[in-house]
Amino acid sequence: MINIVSRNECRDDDAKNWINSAYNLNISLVYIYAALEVARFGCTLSEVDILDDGYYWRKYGQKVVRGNPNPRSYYKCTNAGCPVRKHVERASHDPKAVITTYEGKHNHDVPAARNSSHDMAVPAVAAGGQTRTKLEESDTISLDLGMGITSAAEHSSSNLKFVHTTSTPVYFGVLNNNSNSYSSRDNRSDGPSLNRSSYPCPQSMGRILMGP
DNA sequence: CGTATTTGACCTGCGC
DNA sequence: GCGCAGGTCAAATACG
Repeated sequence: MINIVSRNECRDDDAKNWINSAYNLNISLVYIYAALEVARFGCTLSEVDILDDGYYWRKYGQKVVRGNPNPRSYYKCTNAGCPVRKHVERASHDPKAVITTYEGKHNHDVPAARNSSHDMAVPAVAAGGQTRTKLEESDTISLDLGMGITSAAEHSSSNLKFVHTTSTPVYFGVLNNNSNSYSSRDNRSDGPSLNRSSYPCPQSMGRILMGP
């Protein structure tokens, strides 16, 4: 179910394929974690909280959630009628990691003005299948991969999480193919394994080096 | 002055 | 029923 691809193959298409595989397997909820570290970039402490995913977002709230001293920010897509929202927070265990959770699908195209080559990571599903994710090439990448499956019954049509460090997009994906409305509260029923306040990463992740 | 962000209050669901 | 936690609203504020 989970494909581990070589570094050079690890692009947006792969993320999309993972997701499609999940769909094909009729898995309600697939939890994929992959954290990439790029040594040569030095991983500065920083910086960018929000992935430039090509869409315009308006912040509508911020909240400190339990188990993470870093506040979670809430954004809505500014496009009229677009129901997509996203939550952005820094991982408590790694200030360099930013977790972005997308809810819903965009009912419009990526704004042209934002459609630049500087975009880092884009949620393939959240973008309504229009994936523009681009992983940067790197000589040394380590991949932390952990996964789990749950049988959540009612969730949004797309719910995808990303973790990214400063210069490297990474996937921390939660996906499910059931339709319906984003209900953050429903997500609670996913249990602690799904990155609620208690981050699953340290416990459940095996480290896989994806070097040459 | 218009728009985006901040932030405290409020609402809702869940567990005890 | 009550308290807690997470999510959203909306007035106030900042910024261009």
